[in-house]
Amino acid sequence: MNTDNTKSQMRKGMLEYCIMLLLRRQPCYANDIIQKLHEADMIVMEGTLYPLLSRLKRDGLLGYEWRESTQGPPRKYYVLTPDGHEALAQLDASWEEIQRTVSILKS
Amino acid sequence: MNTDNTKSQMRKGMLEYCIMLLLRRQPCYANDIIQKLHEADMIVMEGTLYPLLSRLKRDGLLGYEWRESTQGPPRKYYVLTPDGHEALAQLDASWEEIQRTVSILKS
DNA sequence: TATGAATACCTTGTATCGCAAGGTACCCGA
DNA sequence: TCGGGTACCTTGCGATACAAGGTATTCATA
Repeated sequence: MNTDNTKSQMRKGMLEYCIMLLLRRQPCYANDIIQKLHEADMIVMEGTLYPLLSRLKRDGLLGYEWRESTQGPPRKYYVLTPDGHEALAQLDASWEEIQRTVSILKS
Repeated sequence: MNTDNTKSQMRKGMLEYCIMLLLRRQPCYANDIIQKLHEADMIVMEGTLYPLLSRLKRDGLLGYEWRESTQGPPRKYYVLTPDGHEALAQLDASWEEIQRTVSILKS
């Protein structure tokens, strides 16, 4: 069905923003992110998330630290860097702009 | 700069929705769409728009009719089909959902 | 000790899509 | 008749989401 595809497209571009919003509140590791985005009705796959986190890390917007887990292997907790906070502030502005655009087109 | 890229990504998925929103109000031809989206702060290139319109046409969400122009060659005016209106209603819902998701993540 | 399940990290291949650049066709005035 | 403006479309490229598959660590249990 076409609508599913378009809907998926709409969410696509928002992923990076949503992940950074999440990390602004607290450091998270991958499964944290998947679960918490899911609770907010945003689906993200493992194969999507890991490359995305690596890219944000490479661009200096995220850092990480290893933390031991009580169960299973250690976890990579990602955190926003100062550059990340700055980029996120710009994305906040972009989000406002998109909301305004849609609002105009709906009126 | 990375933020520009991400910002572009955010707009990407919204394009199809914005174009359909525009066509809900009135039939438009390509340059109409480019100009009116631009007025609403949404940039779209020719090379993006034409394939997108063709795809929506192929999927039965848009139709078109040729209209003579007072200046230059005739224009292809696109209109929403009944299926298009239905799909657009679903996209309205998706848009609401995305807004809610971001709202949750910002809180 | 061995082994299997659970958890966590990551990579590869494919499909989709926006964008830059280039191409064709039509109209009209000089 | 020819050049500029307008309009439609295609091709090649890069970015990215997703599905599928792979590796490593931990722990309970046989």
